[in-house]
Amino acid sequence: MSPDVRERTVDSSRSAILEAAARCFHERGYAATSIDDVARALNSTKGRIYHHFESKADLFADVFRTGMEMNYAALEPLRKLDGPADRRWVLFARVHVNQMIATRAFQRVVWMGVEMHQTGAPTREQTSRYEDLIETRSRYGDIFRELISKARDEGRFHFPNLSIANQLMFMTLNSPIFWYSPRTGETRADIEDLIAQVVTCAWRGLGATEGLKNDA
Amino acid sequence: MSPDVRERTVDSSRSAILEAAARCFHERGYAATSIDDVARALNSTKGRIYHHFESKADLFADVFRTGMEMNYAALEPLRKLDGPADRRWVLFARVHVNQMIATRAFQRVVWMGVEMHQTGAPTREQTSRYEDLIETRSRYGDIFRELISKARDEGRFHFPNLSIANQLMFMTLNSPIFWYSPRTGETRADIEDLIAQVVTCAWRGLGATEGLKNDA
DNA sequence: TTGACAACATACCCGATAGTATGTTCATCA
DNA sequence: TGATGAACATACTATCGGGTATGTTGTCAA
Repeated sequence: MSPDVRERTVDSSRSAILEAAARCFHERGYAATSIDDVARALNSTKGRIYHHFESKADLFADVFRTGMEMNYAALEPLRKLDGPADRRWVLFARVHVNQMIATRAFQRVVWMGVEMHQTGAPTREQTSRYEDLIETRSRYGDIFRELISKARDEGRFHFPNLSIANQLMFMTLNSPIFWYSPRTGETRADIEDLIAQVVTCAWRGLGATEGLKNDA
Repeated sequence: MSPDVRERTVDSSRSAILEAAARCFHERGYAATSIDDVARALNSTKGRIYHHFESKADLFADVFRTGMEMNYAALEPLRKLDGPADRRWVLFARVHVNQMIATRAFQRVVWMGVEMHQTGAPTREQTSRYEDLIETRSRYGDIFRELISKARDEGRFHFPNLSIANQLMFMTLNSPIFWYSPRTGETRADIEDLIAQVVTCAWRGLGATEGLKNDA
């Protein structure tokens, strides 16, 4: 096996572990998920996981990081666009909600990671590296925060408090991670419809005066 | 000690346990909270808790139940009112959001309970009793669901899908359990302002055409 | 061909924790 | 006043799960 093929193999094994871990953390939460659970989900054993990850907290942190990287990557193509902030917001919001649905196990872990940090629960291991993750997540949130702030300045959104409006907006946009679950026979159009409803709800909640058009 | 006084003492001891348990579950989650944690929060020991509750799952279920009873009790005075559904919705929503803030530890446990039921995590003990709790929670949700359905029929709200609208609305109204935390020097007026912003956001999200007035 | 190492599996250790069994104290009541 | 039981505290058990130490297998490089 050539070195690069081996590297791809290692990466794919790591990815498989990350995905299984995301599913397990998603379904049972951090504390209730054992490393053996993740191993079982892989038809494998602990040894494999501890060969790739230092600890349970480390595995969780990597799922967290992977989830956020997916979000940044999805948003990246839109970063260079310009135009009215509220129009850009719509594009960003659609991509974000789509991410919440398409990668919801990872996104739920991101949510849990933020929550655990707020309450101080993540067993305090390597706090510095964890702080980085929180910081990264916070910068992701700022992308939207700045957009709605600008849109308010431009007279397109109307809300009294930026922080609260941002919180409420994210609650709406993130909400599919809690209640969405794929239906049998579900088409891409069904999902697009779902996304549209969520984005419209957030759009209205932000105090947009105009209606939401469905063009790009 | 007379029997009725003793009964009050027992009840107050039970309540103290429930409140401590709510705080602990709120801060660390179900799995990460040990009975010893709850006992420590009470300056007490396990013995006291197991004297009043059969198991950890039973304690959790009782916190769950208590949280919901608080909500029903808070809404009760409004049940007899009538008038346009959207006007009634505002009153209900305000009370609900106030509950989320005032009793957020309990409400967070309610949230966790619903979540755990969805993923099937609550260790499957006495599932029937747990189903009752979920059923009760569901009926509470229906109160709002019927209100917004009626308000839509009356042409006051505008949304394509009732279930999704209900989900999104509850996400907004419940959101303070995730991000609210009391500030030093916070007045009742500050909280009222917070409530107003949350309710307004949900109101707009439901597609209300009119603005929200601040009268009762 | 063989040594080395990656990628696991297996076996084991130990601390944490749910639950139990057994005190202990104090009020009430016969 | 002595017995009884509620309301706890204390001491203990058993299991589960994070982490480690040690095998095992296949691959590659020399």
